[in-house]
This record gives sequence, structure tokens and C-alpha cells, in this order.
Amino acid sequence: MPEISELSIARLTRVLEDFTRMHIRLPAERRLSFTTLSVLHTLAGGGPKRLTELAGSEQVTQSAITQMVTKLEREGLVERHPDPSDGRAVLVHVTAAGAAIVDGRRAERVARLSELADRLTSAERAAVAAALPALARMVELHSTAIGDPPIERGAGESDSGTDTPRDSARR
Amino acid sequence: MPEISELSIARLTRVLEDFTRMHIRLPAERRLSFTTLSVLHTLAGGGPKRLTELAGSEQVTQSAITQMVTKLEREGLVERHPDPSDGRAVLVHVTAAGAAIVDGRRAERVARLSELADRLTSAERAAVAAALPALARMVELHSTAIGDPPIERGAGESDSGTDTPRDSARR
DNA sequence: GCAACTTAATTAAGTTACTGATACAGTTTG
DNA sequence: CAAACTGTATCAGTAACTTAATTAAGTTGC
Repeated sequence: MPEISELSIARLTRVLEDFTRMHIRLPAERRLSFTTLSVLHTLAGGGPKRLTELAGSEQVTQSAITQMVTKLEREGLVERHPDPSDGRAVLVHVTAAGAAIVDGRRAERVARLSELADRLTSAERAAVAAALPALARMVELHSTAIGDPPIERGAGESDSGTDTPRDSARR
Repeated sequence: MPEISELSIARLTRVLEDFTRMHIRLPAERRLSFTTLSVLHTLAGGGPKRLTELAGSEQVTQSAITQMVTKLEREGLVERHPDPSDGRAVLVHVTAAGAAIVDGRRAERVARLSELADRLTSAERAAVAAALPALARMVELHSTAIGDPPIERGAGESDSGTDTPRDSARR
């Protein structure tokens, strides 16, 4: 156990909760459900996945994933391909249109955070920059502890339900 | 526009997205919906609110709030009281049982983050601690920009949908 | 001080995203 | 190759939403 640190976990928790709320409130153009956006994000970040894998990572039933993927396929956001290594399985791929949605939402978040960062002092920005590696490592420690595959940093991963409950509300 | 900063907003965005996902995946004992937990959190943090206020802050319709509050009242988690200053309005108060749920969930988050922080180096913890005021100020800048009332730091506020889609999934 | 408008909450009916329980095809195992 | 297992799909039911309409209380203008 490490020596006493000045870091207030309670305060960190509050701040992260607040950012979560900010992300969730981000309005959306397109009317996609919470879990749907999470699936697109997972696929865009981690590449093609089986339905069962998605069910596990999104914490909904496999049945729900089947239904959602069917809907997303109709909308042209994902595609089903057979898994060459297992005749029972299906690999869900995100399409360019699906990836564009994920990218668009991330761009909105970046824009929003940029506005806020611009209003900080340069000392404050430097403090945040200095903390980023440690925060990233906390995330990494979490995913390895949980047994998830380590987060791939090529494209995306990580949105999850970062949206308004139904993303609707503002039609 | 401020001078060039070393802060990578893109990276900050990713890290915050990851924390959001961590929070959302936090399993729950009690089976409460996403929006329900958010309402409890808002009430526990900001005190009694009208139904219309809740509808605005949760981004669902007023009708949905009416139905949810009715259900929460049956379960003893909130109470309806008349608004002395407006005969049309109702003030929704969180009960001790309701507040206990919010506190319990926060405690889980604190515990989880504590574990992770324990595994950082003391230099990393210090870096996070040094960044906390700036991160808190970003949140504050956000809420004032949005026109929300400034976040009250007496009790809570901020959870929002920080939960598994239906919080069920793991019965 | 009352008619016209606005605002707060409720109610009712419909939609959607989920769950749970099967069913079934393909894979592994003895 | 039969038995057991795994991955996906289907179906029926439920819970949380939506929109639209209703009731009641407050506000405004003359």
C-alpha cells in the first residue's frame, strides 16, 4: 500500500461524475439509442466482433444485440459477415456510415472540451496535460483488472452509453 | 484565444470517455433504470425540484417524469410535497432511502477509483491531484455556459445516467 | 374582476428497447 | 456419430419512454 497521497478520491469521483453527465447530455442529430451508440463505438474502436462478444461488453442480453444489429444493418450502419473460423458465428463490422457517426460524436465532444479548455489559464491547462498519462493509466489498470481486452487505441473504443437516455428528447 | 497549450484535447476526450464507460458499467444491486438513478442523484445533490425542472435536466418529457416519480413514490424513494409558492407545482423530495441509494453508488465508485489510484506511483497521484482544480473548473465553466444553475457541492449532483442501460443485465 | 393566455401536472394510448424462454444449426468431445 | 455445448435467431411479454389531450392554477390586459 502506497504512502499517503494528497489525491482526494472523493473529489476525483465527483469531477468524473460531472464529466460523465456532460457527455451524456450531449445532444445528437440522429436518433439512436443509448446502447446502439455504444455498440457502434465498440466496433469502430475494436474492430469486428461476434454478437456474443457485444452482448458481454454492453451488458445486455444476446437477444437484444441480435435485434439491434438487425436494425443497424437495415440502416446501413453495420454489416454481418460469416466468421471463417466458426460456422455458427457472425462477425459484425461497422460500415463507413457507422464509423462516421462515432467520429462525429467524438468531434462534438472534442469541440466542447476545447471551448472549456480555452477558458482555463495556461497553468491550469498544463496541470491537466500533466495528469493525462496518469488518468490514462488508471483506465488501463481498470480494463486489465476487469479482464477486458486492453483498450485498442487505433480508432476509438470507449464511448459506451455516453448519451442522452434515448438521444431523442430533442428530436 | 490563448497561446498554444500542450494539452491534447483529443487525448483528454478519450480518457474521459473511458471513465464514462467505467462508470456506466458499474453493476447495481437494485434494479433501477438509468433515468431513475439520474433523478435521485439530482434530487440528492440539488435539493427538492419541480417535475418540470427534472424533465429539463434529465432531457426526458415531463410526462415521463410524472410516471417515474409516481413509481419512486410507491417505492418510498421520493415524496411529493406541494410548492407553497405555486399551487400548480409539486416539489419532489428525496427520502432517506433514496439518498442512501445515491450514496451507496458513489461509494462504489470511490472504492473502484481508490483501487486504481493505489496502483499509481505517488508522482502520478500527485499529478492527478494537481489537475483536479482545473478539471473542476472545466465542469463549472460548462454548467454556467449551459445555463444550468451552478452545481451545488453540498451533497451530490452529477451522476446522470452513470449506469448500465437497465442496470439489470446482471439480475 | 373576468376573459384569454400561459404554465404545471396528470392521464391515456402507442412505440421501442429491452428480458426470458425456446429453438435450431454448427462445433467439440467421448 | 451421439451427446453436450456454443452462437444466433425468434417470439412473447414488460418497462420506460413518446405524443396528445385534459385539468387545474397562475398571469395579464382592459
